[in-house]
Amino acid sequence: MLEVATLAGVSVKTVSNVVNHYVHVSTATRVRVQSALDELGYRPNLSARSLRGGQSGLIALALPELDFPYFAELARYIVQAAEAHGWTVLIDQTDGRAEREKLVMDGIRDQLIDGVIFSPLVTGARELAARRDTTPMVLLGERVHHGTMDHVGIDNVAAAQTVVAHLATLGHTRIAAIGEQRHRRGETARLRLQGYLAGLENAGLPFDPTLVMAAASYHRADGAAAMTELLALGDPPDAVFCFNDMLAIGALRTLRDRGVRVPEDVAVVGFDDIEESSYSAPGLTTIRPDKARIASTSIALLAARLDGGGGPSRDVTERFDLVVRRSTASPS
Amino acid sequence: MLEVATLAGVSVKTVSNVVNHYVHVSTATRVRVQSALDELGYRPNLSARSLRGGQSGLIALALPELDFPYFAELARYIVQAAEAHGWTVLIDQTDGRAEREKLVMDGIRDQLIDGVIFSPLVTGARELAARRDTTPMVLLGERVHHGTMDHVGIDNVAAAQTVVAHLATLGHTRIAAIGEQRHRRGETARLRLQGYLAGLENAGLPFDPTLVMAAASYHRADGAAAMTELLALGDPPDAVFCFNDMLAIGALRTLRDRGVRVPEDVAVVGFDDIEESSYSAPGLTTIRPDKARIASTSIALLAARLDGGGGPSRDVTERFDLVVRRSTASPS
DNA sequence: CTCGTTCTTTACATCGTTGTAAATTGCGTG
DNA sequence: CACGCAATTTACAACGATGTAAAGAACGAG
Repeated sequence: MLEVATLAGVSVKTVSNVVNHYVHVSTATRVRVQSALDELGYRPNLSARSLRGGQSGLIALALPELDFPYFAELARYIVQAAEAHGWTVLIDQTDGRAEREKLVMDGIRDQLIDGVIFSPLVTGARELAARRDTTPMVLLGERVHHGTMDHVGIDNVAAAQTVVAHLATLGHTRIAAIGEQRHRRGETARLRLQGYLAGLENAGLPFDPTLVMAAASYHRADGAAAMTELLALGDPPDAVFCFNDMLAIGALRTLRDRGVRVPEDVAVVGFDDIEESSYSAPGLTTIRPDKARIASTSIALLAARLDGGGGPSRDVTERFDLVVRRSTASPS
Repeated sequence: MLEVATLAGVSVKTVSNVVNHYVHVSTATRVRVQSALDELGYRPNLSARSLRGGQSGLIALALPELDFPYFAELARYIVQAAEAHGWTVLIDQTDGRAEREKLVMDGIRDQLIDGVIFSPLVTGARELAARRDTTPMVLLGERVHHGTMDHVGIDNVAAAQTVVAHLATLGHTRIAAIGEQRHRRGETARLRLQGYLAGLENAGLPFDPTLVMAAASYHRADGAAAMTELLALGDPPDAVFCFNDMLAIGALRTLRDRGVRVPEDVAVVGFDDIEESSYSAPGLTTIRPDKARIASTSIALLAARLDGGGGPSRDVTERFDLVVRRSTASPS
């Protein structure tokens, strides 16, 4: 900036004024400075701006796994929504490891980041409540914390109930569930299981604990393994509700390998509506959370905090839809 | 830092020395300063560090699309490799738009970023050569530019030849290709097509232009559409080489819907080996680039540049493998 | 011609950190 | 007890930008 000032024959502050479109700069000076800027190819130093002004234009998005299609799709929407605010998104992959998530809580890139959108996997209410870092944070996923942070999610219980109601209406009576998690802290599994149970009750169906399969994580391989176990049961299910699409795709794979027909012999439902699910064999019936809205709401909440907004924490529940594809039908 | 210094009764510089593990600090002072640091919960300001020292610990990864599984998987490896260097990765999604890619070339977050790993889609040799920004950059994908920037990729021509050789060995004679791009500048399509042609020639198979289908982009829907057109031919192919796995998965979907058996009636091959391809129906034969090595090499090249390495640009070609799954077999 | 007003431009300090070089302390030696 | 040397600590400046406040310029009115 000093070089530009020298070339234009003005002070650095005047250059700064031109760069920042300050009103009271004579047209003559403005033109002279501008051409000096262009000639030297001036680029502002963001570190300096950030140091001086306190804002960097950077927000962090902390997710468990980038190659988890649901998160990849969500990340895309968030990057787009952030762009509209002139923010750049720094993506942090936690791998669902407690130590990485703790790092996110404590501030990944301290005072370089204006705000954080965080999708916790193992971090619980206690850790969230104990957070000391003051960077504005918006939480995604299940609402584990009823405290000071903003939160965006969907009604998991209602969604799971919707799935079971759909299957029950079609005439299924032995509806299995894949995705229970006994040892993890994640609330997702608990809420979806709760909705599953409520759905059975609403439909007047008995609850059979042997039909609930645990999943160590929510990858395709876990779904395939769980489905194998279900098929080994003396009295196998006629429908399976998988707690996410990846599990369901794994389950479909197992069924295909075993020659079990979907949906004739077993109906399958997923959760998330990743793009892959509309190309699976057969197309997967699933719950579609409104990812675009989840993204834009998260950004809007963060923007409100950054614009000096204090106030109580806000909790937004976005809509979801049941997308019916070929993987569900009445039992034959 | 000033507060810490006051509390510990030393100068700011001594605090800085403790924070940076400078050797010549007496144990007594070190302990005193450390407890002051802990008590006040001191966190260094990265903007200031970056301003002063010139390095931010941030590198950018510019990719076309995050929800493209190949890029999501690659991003994951890169984030992991970067972590080992203590770098945080800032992910920039270009959507393959020229204007976004230009922004990457000109410096996304100027002087805040130590280096860039860039996977261009539409940026050509000319633009790359005209780059003025001096941030170290490593290019991924096809080598469009033979100039000053480091590059990591695989041998696309050889890989495509391998695919065609595999199909020809199985006994296929009418091998189609999906993924040609006439209007885009992307080199990927051109190189893979070149390998396809070379493969046909090696196998002594005639080249039939009607078997080469263009794809506007490389999404599942494009593959499905192209496959539909191929099936409408008077003399349809007995094998299809798709230039990436997403196209192949779309093609599989069309074939399934039309009741065409894979691999009995038509064999299908993809490119990239995304995880989804081992769960498709049937499992997809594909080319597996060594993503982990591409990632670690990119990071290593960047590290070399940042450690003051000038010198000529380096071009690294990583290995690939042909993964044979159920989607290919001898024609029945 | 002087004064007040508005418009432009500028000097200075500051954000938090760290390199440089100088000041201070401590200690062993002659 | 003075001296030299090493260990320890410090003051100062600088990284690049911008808010504050004040200085300088221009202009019309009396």
